[in-house]
Amino acid sequence: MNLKHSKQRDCIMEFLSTRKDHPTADTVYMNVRQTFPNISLGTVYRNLTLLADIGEIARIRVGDGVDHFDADTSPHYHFICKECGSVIDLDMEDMAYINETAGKHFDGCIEGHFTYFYGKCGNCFTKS
Amino acid sequence: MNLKHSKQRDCIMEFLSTRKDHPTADTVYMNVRQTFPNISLGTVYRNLTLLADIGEIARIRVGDGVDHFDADTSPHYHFICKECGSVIDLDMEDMAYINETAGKHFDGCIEGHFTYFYGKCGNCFTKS
DNA sequence: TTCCTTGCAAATCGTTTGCATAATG
DNA sequence: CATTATGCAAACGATTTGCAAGGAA
Repeated sequence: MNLKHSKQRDCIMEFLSTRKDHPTADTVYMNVRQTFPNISLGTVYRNLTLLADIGEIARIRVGDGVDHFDADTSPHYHFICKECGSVIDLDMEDMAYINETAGKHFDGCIEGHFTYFYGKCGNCFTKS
Repeated sequence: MNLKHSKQRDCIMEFLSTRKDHPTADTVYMNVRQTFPNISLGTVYRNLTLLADIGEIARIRVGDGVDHFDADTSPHYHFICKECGSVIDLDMEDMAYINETAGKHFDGCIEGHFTYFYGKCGNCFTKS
């Protein structure tokens, strides 16, 4: 898998680094278009997939049917607001120990887990 | 939302109850077709969505891009095999306490969490 | 007879892919 | 020059929806 430089990819990567809100491919597309008006959605998807494959970014699936992307690849948990749908980073320790709990009565091999929390974010909570 | 009886819906519900492997809409379709050869995929989807909405069944999203369905609506965790993709029930206690952990440094309101574990199932593990 | 449900087909949504051309090393 | 990346449009898979006809209360 040989990589070549591409201004479009740089721009996508750079845009992602500026955001902490885990944008979708479409949001990336909208924003990158301000720099590259002719960039295609396909290119955005291709690069997001590529960057995720080489571990430069993380692909986040939170059950809303759309993939989100995160330039922060350090392991951390997410919170999804049921009201506004926003995806927020949680400041909490890793829970690797729950893999043990899960494996207690299981005959396979548990390698990890996906967890995300849901509820109301600070904004939506105070409004209601 | 007024419900009327439907043999197709009964059949879908009954089929789901016989299975512990969390079938997809397509699998339900394939099987229900043996009783109702003319049933349409649309009807299957409509009924699965309806049953999930009224809480008769659970819709399970495990990040493989396809929805799975479960007649067992009691809260429990799932395991997904990275090799064969099967979705397996885990025998383990509820981890409601991790909501507290997550909420410690969070200003919103955490109502719950989704967790699933991954690795190799018993079958695939012994084979490798 | 009301109105929920069906089958069918077309539509939608997010994402991927084939292809000829442009850019990179 | 050899290859990778791009833009465009068509293709894709899962799911939803509009509609006229069928079935339950």
